[in-house]
Amino acid sequence: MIRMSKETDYGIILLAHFSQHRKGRKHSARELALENGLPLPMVRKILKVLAREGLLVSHRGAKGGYSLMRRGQRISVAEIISALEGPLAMTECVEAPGECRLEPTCQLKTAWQRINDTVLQTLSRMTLSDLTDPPPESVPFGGSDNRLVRIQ
Amino acid sequence: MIRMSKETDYGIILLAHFSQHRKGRKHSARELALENGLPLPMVRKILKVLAREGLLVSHRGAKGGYSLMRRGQRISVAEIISALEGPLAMTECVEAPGECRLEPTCQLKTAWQRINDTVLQTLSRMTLSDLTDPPPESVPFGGSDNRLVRIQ
DNA sequence: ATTAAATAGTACTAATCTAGTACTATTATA
DNA sequence: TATAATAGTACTAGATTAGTACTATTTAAT
Repeated sequence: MIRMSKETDYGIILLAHFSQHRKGRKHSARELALENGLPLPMVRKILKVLAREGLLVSHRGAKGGYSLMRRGQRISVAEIISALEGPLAMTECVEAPGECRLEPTCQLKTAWQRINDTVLQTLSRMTLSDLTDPPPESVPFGGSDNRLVRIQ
Repeated sequence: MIRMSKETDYGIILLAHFSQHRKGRKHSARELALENGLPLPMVRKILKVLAREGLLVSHRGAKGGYSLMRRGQRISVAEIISALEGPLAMTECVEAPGECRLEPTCQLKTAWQRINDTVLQTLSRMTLSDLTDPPPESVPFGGSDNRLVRIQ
């Protein structure tokens, strides 16, 4: 169904939580799990990944926790997804050209590349802040910059 | 990784095969498996679904097979995906509003709805024919209709 | 120093989903 | 009547996902 995994789903919820507070503020795994109604071990696991991938800064020890590495406006949904699930690649040929057994006969590689790029572009234009402060109906993702974009 | 399932992947390959031949032409499961290098039982399974979902017409009996219900220009990638995997819904709240345990606290529902709509729009604009006759670089999906579209 | 509260790293398990197969029934052609 | 095809359904093995558990390390407070 092209469904987000729980890990990514929770990860986005967690980052949105950070984004709604002062940028430098630290949040512990326990606090985040509690306030968002998520299972603590999962929250722990996800925060570790997000820190390793450079979206969060970790602060060890008592009174420790995690804080956002960058502001919400500067973190895209695409980045979050790829931090938690690896690069967005709807088919094998997009991720690892040449490895799919079907490449010799399949004629869809170019098309998949384009579909993938379009989806990726969409998700790259959306930032964490867009998620929690949804722009008014008529304004496209990408915040204040109201340009028309060409789909391709 | 937001990867297509094999079933969908193969399904699109199969439909593209149909689309590259005369519209009314029948193809049997065996022929399709052979020519596209796909496992026969999978091809059988997929064709049944596509027929049930109204994308293919089945012709039973000897010399039977399947043919396209509509021309390739009139079948979108979104339709194919939803025939094989059910409705495109990146999160639970998009597919079944009210059923996710997290809805009371989660503030991302609107955002997911918008992301989902955007992706869906993209996939809806792409037709089977676009897949096999990739439009030149500068022309967006949607075939000859070269309009700009607003992302939202 | 010691304790407590936090993250880091890793390994594990159960349940679910996916890919692929098998089999029987039905239909249509020759 | 034999053969070649789809329809329907059930099954299986393997991979993935969701969630847990445990040990080590780090830091703050007392």
